[in-house]
Amino acid sequence: VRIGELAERSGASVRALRYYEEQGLLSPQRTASGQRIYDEAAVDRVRLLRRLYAAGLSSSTIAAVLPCVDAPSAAVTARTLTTMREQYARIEQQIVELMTTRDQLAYLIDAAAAHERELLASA
Amino acid sequence: VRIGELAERSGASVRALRYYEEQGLLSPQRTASGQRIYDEAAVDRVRLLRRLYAAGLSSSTIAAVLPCVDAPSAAVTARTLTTMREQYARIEQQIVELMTTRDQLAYLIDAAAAHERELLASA
DNA sequence: GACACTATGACGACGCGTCATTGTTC
DNA sequence: TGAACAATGACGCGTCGTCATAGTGT
Repeated sequence: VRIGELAERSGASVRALRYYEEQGLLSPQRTASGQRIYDEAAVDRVRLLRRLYAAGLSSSTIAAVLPCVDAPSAAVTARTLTTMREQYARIEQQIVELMTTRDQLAYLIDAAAAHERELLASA
Repeated sequence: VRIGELAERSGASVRALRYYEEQGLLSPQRTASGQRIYDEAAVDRVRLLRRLYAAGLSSSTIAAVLPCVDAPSAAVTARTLTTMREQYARIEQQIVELMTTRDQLAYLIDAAAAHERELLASA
């Protein structure tokens, strides 16, 4: 599959796909003229990359974790294991903070909506 | 309070505080010589700003929402209310995705840890 | 040969970190 | 009179968006 189709199917932009490759996270084949050719597995791979980016991991951290995804039973160093555990803890913390923010926002919305109903009632 | 103390108490960096001001989210007084002077309320204000940034809101979106925080019963436009509801939905979605990523990471960690135990056992 | 797709390169945006330089406070 | 703090300005970073320009596929 070519870059445009992969973009559509994975949810990433064409620009992002080229960037991921630049970061060593994707290694497509090339046609004779230089166009990138991806295999089917690239779709899931890119979705994973996007999830990890969205969770706040950097390109280099993702690069460090990927071998563990590709070969779970291979050379996963203790260092990588530590990194993954750190990220896990960070994400959990992030979830808690997001829930707090969400609740605070809900409170603001309720207050504003109540005020709007008052305005309507007085009209 | 001066900028250094506010930074320490709010968790933001001095650089970030100046940036927030640049974005119109903070309006400290100034001494005759030009130093920024914040009131006590600025501490909570900055903590709120940081939570909103961490939840993925942009400076301009935060600026749009702030009046609603400062004067809940005042000029909260329908437009602002819509923005807040959009952000609420986005954050909820983000929480779900983070939980998925967290679980996926946990799975990887377990697999890698299991493999490590095998190595130890065979030694 | 037209038209969509792709390639590379460069610049821009956002939310700051960081450094250099100069002035302020105590 | 130091020593810590603050001010402004500028550049850098990561993750792309966006545009320009040129080649490719059908």
